[in-house]
Amino acid sequence: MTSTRATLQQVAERAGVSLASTSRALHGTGASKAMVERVRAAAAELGYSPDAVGRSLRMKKTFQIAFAVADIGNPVYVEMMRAIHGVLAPHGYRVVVMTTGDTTGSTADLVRSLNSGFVDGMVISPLRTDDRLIQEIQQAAVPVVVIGRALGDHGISSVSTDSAGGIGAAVRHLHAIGRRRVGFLNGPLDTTPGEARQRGFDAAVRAEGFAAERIEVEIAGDFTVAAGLEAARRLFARAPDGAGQLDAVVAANDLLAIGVIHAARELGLSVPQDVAVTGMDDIEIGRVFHPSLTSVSLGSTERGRAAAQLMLRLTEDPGQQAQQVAVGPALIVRKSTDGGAR
Amino acid sequence: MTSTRATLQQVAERAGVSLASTSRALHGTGASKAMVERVRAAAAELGYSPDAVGRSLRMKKTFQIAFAVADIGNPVYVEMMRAIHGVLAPHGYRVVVMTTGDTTGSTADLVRSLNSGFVDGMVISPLRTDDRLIQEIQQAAVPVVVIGRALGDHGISSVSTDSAGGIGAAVRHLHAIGRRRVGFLNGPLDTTPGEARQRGFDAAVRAEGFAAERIEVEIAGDFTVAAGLEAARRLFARAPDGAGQLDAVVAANDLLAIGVIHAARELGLSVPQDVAVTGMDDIEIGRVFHPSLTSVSLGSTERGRAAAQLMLRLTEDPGQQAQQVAVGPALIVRKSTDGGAR
DNA sequence: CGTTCGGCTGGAATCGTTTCCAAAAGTGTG
DNA sequence: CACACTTTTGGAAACGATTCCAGCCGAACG
Repeated sequence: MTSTRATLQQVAERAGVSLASTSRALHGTGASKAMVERVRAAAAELGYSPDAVGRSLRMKKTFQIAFAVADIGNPVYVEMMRAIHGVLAPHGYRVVVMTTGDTTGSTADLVRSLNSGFVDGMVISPLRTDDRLIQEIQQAAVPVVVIGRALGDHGISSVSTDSAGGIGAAVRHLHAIGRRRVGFLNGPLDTTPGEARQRGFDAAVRAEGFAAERIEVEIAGDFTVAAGLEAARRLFARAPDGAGQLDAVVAANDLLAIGVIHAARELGLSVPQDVAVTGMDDIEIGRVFHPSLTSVSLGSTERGRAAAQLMLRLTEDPGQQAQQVAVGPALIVRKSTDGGAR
Repeated sequence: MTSTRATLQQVAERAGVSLASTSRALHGTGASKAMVERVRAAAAELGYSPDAVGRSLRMKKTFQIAFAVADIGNPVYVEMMRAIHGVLAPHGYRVVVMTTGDTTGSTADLVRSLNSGFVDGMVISPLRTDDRLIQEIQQAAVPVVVIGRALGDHGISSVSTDSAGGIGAAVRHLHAIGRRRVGFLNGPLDTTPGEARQRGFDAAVRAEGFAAERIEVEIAGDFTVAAGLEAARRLFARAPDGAGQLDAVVAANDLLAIGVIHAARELGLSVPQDVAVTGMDDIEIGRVFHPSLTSVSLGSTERGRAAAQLMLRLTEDPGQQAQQVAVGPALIVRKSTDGGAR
């Protein structure tokens, strides 16, 4: 542990010049060749490095961006974080990770805490979005970018995706490979993704040309593997009402899908032969899972990157208008639905 | 976007009292009942919330702790981060995530950057530890806690585990279930975990009472699934030199183990019947993987928590001596080795 | 040679907070 | 009523940096 860090004042004294000149010399703005050299030398001797806090106070800029999510355990958020970090770090920003509980109230509180000015902006991916949260975002002292729901109507910058359409693609895929008894395992309906995916599913199965022998819907407590396993057991346990056992399950995300596959195995059902399973989010582990997981990619990396770029623009020019970015879904077929014709 | 945030000065004027009194009133220290009430009211009317930067400058404390890892994509680090966050957040600390590349040089640079004083401390889990890094840590301006290697000799606080012993437990387990042709898939040997695990493996197979027909070692490029898959292919491809095909593989971590299982499947080998596989770290996905993964837990959560608690102690009393914590490994047997007698 | 202009430099203000110190106000006792 | 003593209050000084502003100097030009 060194005695104490060197301050600009000390560098100035050592170089025998004024504080102002020292600052300028180190920034290379409007200082003579000789001055720069002299100050650089003094700074090097003292091992000076500028204090981030002092600089932040004066410049009214912290070079920190917050990334807030309900649960950092979800690989989707980790992917987003990597992407965000990848965009921001080269511009000199640090990323502060914040975990909101999954209640909308605590999320709103978190947004409110932005008023204490410890970051220059916040990227947030809330599970639920209510009026209070929207209002807090609108009143926030720093730019906020939302990943999830499109909030352009409220003058909020957001990066959205068409998860409803994505679920539709999954449903059509299953139909195309001949599955007719399809279950849908969704997460809580009062969440943004839960609501959208339900809408997508309902629309798809009601669409023209969709022939079904059986449709079942089950809701998991949250978007985790454990909740998915539990809910999937219930789903499979439903007594076939005349029609046969389900031959396909659409899961609202990959973690739930993994739970579904687990539950299927418990019952001796093989995937994809007996039951085809689709997930959503295209998390990395799905690719190496057995069977590898058919999934609808919502471009987590792309969304994270887009959000970070939006943020960059907003922090550099705070007068900027709110902007919207939409990332399209893409179905990626793998083994969990690719059993050929039965 | 509100016009501009209220400052303490403005609250003071509104309440008609001095700046000093205002500050005291809001902290509840040495202010009269009436004063507190008056100031509170003014603050509420203005929607005042204290500026984190101003406060940091004055108090020489940022209430931020950095967590630095090579790659946040590894679930182990995510688990640690959750644990660290869980300990620190209740004490009012924010967690800043930093990604070092996996080179030791950039890690040292990161530690050096602590001199700019944007955090009160740093928890770091470096893949490699060389002299320069150790030196930077020793000279760092704020407390540093290392998760990984025990560095008590260098006067550095660290949380370590016995991964060598953990590998030993895995090897003994495989031996106990009758496997005699065992492969070891390790990560780079110049990393801290790579070196320790190699040592553990070598010691275990040389131990008294260990009977082997065949031993093979292969090194993956890094600790990821992709690298594991590739290296595992090489491992399995080695021509059996008289002895039969491998019937067990010890992987240096769970991601590599997943790669091994994948490679085995490609060859039509079934796990665990043909090849038993063990991993290390006990990541969450291993529990729901198929087959579920036998793994040596190194207590990621526990280590993260311990590191955070150490950090807490160090920041609150900087004169504190460096401390060491060791977390023991624990073998958790699941299906990937539990095929019964063949 | 005097003037103007441009580039460098140093003094001082500023960002928002906490806290030291001295002064003022209140309290109780002799 | 004076005194000692304890709260309570306000002024001012930090913390470490950037930047406005005015002054200084030398060069160029008429």
